[in-house]
Amino acid sequence: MEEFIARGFAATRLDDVAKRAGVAKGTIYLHFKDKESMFEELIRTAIVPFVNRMTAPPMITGSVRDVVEAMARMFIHEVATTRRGDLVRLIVAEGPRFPAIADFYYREVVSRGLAALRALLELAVARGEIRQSKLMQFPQIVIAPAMIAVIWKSLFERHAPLDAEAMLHTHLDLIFGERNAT
Amino acid sequence: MEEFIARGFAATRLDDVAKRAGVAKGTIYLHFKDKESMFEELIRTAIVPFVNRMTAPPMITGSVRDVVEAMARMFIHEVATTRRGDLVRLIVAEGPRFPAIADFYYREVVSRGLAALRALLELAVARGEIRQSKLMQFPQIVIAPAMIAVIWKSLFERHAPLDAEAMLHTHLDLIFGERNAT
Amino acid sequence: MEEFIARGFAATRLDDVAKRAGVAKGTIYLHFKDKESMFEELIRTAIVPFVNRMTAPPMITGSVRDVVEAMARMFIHEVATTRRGDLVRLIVAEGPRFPAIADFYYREVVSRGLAALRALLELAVARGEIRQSKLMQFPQIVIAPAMIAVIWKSLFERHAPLDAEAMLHTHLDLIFGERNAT
Amino acid sequence: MEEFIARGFAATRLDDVAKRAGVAKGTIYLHFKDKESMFEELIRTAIVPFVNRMTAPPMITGSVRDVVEAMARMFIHEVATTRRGDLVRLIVAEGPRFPAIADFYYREVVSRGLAALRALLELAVARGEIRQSKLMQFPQIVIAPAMIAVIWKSLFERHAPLDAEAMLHTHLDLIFGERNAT
DNA sequence: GATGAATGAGGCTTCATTCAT
DNA sequence: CATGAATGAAGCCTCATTCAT
Repeated sequence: MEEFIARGFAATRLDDVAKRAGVAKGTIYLHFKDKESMFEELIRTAIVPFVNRMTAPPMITGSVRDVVEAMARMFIHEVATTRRGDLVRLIVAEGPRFPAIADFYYREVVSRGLAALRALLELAVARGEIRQSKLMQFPQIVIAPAMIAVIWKSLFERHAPLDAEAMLHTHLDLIFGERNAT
Repeated sequence: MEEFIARGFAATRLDDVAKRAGVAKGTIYLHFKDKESMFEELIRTAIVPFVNRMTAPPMITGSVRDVVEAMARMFIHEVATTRRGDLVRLIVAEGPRFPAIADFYYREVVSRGLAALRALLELAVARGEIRQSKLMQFPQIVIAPAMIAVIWKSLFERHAPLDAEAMLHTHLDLIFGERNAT
Repeated sequence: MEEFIARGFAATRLDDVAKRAGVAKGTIYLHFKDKESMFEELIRTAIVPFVNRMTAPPMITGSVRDVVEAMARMFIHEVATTRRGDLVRLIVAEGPRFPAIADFYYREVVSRGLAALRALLELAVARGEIRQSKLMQFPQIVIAPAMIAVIWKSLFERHAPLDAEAMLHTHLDLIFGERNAT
Repeated sequence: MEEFIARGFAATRLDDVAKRAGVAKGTIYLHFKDKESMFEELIRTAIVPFVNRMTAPPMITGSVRDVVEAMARMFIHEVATTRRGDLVRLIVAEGPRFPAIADFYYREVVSRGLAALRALLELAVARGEIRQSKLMQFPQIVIAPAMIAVIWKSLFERHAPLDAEAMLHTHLDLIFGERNAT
């Protein structure tokens, strides 16, 4: 996975993958049919635990904003600032050439994540935490800055560091209205 | 460029580039040092006209929102739904392996675009069009959904079509407050 | 053996051999030094029973022609139309690259077979069953059509089926003179 | 071709083919799609000139036997004792795994050759040069010893040299009846 | 004895790059 | 300037062989 993230699919050499994995080149073919299968399976495997955590019942004790804020913080600490963030970028990069991966990612992550988010938004609108009801139609807007944070980290962090947490907080203020106390 | 967009740097064959360009393979080397140089120069060349248009003085006749809305619409019609959108995705995909490209893109597009946007936001805050002043620190939030639209189009459009214009409009409502009349 | 016959020496995989034999790949190396040894020994082993049957005393009760005809019929039923026929073709195919096999086959089968045949021809000439005495010098002529039948079966049977038995009968008529009653 | 003849399809290395041809490995792929195509095309190419010579009108000035004898002599000098003989053996060896080659060889060489031979035999029977009319049904019998000569040369020549010309002569005596003067 | 996972040398094939025309 | 045939390094993949269990 590390090799694919660092170099992309085409530029990754199985020699290096094998070396990094501490096995011989031939050993790879005991586990995967070919380079493409390996790539797809590795991505699937890397995504699954993430999916599992995400689908854990999001207990809503306090306000919806608190839940979303907790999710945002988790995203920053567990995704944006880790190798998993690069995984997202890798999917963006290789998705068009690996429809199977785009399909899988849409089915397992995107559609589920957006559905969960939409449910939260509906609750928030019902509770009056959110004024703008049209937002429910575009849950993408809620995670858009998070995605930008991920991309920014891997492309422009050295040009201009980004305080992802502050940005997400600002964005939530936009959605839920500014808080009195931060 | 089309070839690089369709396949990425590593998977693009100079044979195909030459064929598409209507020249012989050797001819490429009369114009470019090697494949990497060609890639970088092509991207630079593709970005320049976009930059020029963007840096044209943004005449502010009406409200800031009108200006931003016009920009968003332009972005959708000229970028998100065209090959230029895929160019953005290409940069995201290959950026980490071509620092020169990331540098160039940051310098020519990102930093300038964000600066311009920040200026607009400051104006809007000053005029009272925007309440939340912290937004000025994160102009990325404003274009985040636009970026998401670009990525969505190339990865998930066939899974679930996205009405980018409606989404951007909703997002602007979030920033500038809901409008009475659309 | 089946695998070698179906694919030839080089294209046969020990994996397949092991699978067909119902043992693990490693087990092969408990019985054979390497692939070449296995090939040579298998061929030797496959030839031996055939040799034994052939060297059984050919009881000559009736005419020499009857004996030769019986041999021809046996050849057709036991060799030409069976897997053993393909074994002959395999030896023709791989012989030049496995001198040890060509040697063995010449020593055990060819030279013995031709010697036996020559003895029969001498007897036939002495008895007056055959007119042309020069035939004794070229017993190959007698089995030539049988060999052709074997090769034909594996290469051209689907293009044009060959009635090997009728062909051999015609050939014997040529050698011994046409019979009145068949 | 030499490499394929010497080692068979599977054991031939394209490295060696390229070296022998005096070109680089990659150059091969400017002419052939892959190793299999090369093999098939080389064989086709090698067979064609032979076919052309064979289909030249066989002028029948003297007896049929004279014609057939001339053909036999030609076969010995041009095929059995040359590299073309090994080509025949190669086809026998690889035919089952290259149906396209077996098809081609049957269509261009075998069926044509046998048809021509059958015509000659019919003529000979009509003229009374041959007694046994059933021979017309099995022209294979006529070339069988020639084939055996080819195979013998490449497998057993070092064990026991074969006087192919004398053998064929003896065989023709069998078919046409013994001659008074040789 | 038997296994089969692991190895890594070696082969086929691709493709960026060169250069004689 | 332009060409495109030729090159050969490099990568993917196979498979005979080994060896710890």
